[in-house]
Amino acid sequence: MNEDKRLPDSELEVMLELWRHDDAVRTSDILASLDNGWALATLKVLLGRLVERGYIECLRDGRLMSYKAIITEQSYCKRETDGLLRKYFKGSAKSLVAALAMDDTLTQKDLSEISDMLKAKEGE
Amino acid sequence: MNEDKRLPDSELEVMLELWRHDDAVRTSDILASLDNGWALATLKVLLGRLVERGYIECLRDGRLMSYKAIITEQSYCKRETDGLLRKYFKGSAKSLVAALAMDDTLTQKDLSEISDMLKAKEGE
DNA sequence: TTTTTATATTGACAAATGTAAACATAGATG
DNA sequence: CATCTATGTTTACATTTGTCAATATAAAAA
Repeated sequence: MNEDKRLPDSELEVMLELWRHDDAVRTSDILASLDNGWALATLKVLLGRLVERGYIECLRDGRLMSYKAIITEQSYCKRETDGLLRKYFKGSAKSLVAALAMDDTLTQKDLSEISDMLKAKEGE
Repeated sequence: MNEDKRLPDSELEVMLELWRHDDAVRTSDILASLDNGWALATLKVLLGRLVERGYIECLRDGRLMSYKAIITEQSYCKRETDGLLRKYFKGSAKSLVAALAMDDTLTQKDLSEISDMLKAKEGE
């Protein structure tokens, strides 16, 4: 059904907006939220392409329409994360985290917080 | 000079191969290593595009040529990682790591090892 | 009900990407 | 030397992506 290829940037922008809502969103609201200079027609084309790809569905409400994500952010995000891991870190999450730590994107404090969180999860 | 846009998949494949070497690599060696079904001409076109983008340089050795990365894997990888962080984790590395931990891509053991590594770094 | 205003739909087109055939040529081989 | 072979170079073309203008229409406003 849906492919595992990465979305083009413009379509991803639309998805990111849809993912901010649980319910379906009106075309005009999407356009307003994105607030990049897109013409309405541009957005509609992208929405159409996303429907074709099976990423979103289109709901009619009279003559207006709204759109709702089918592919979850979670799953797409995981695909992207795994891809990054595979490509640049030989698939090792540890390497990625180490890199983040080395360039101070991630602090010691962050790490210990996560560690605590993990312990809590184990204990559950 | 060079843009901060992501490379197309095909060109990235070539870069990933070049990054595996410190020195310049012969066209034929690249082709052999990639070992996807590309025609030589295909590879050459991609190499040409990468040269234009300023990602690699072309060295002549007689009539043969070899190519060498100019943009480092480090810098490109950082761009990509930051992009992922920004797009799916509100820029928070901690969120990313938490997600990795939650889906067991990252273990408690990994975390403590990284933590140790960090402490060592601080002490230096 | 006439006009205006949103929205939707379609067709178009340039640029980027993926992929290779065709042609040219310098070395290797017979 | 004549031919073969690997490599380089050029041109080409289908597809995908980015972006709209133009057009049609329903709903709202005058």
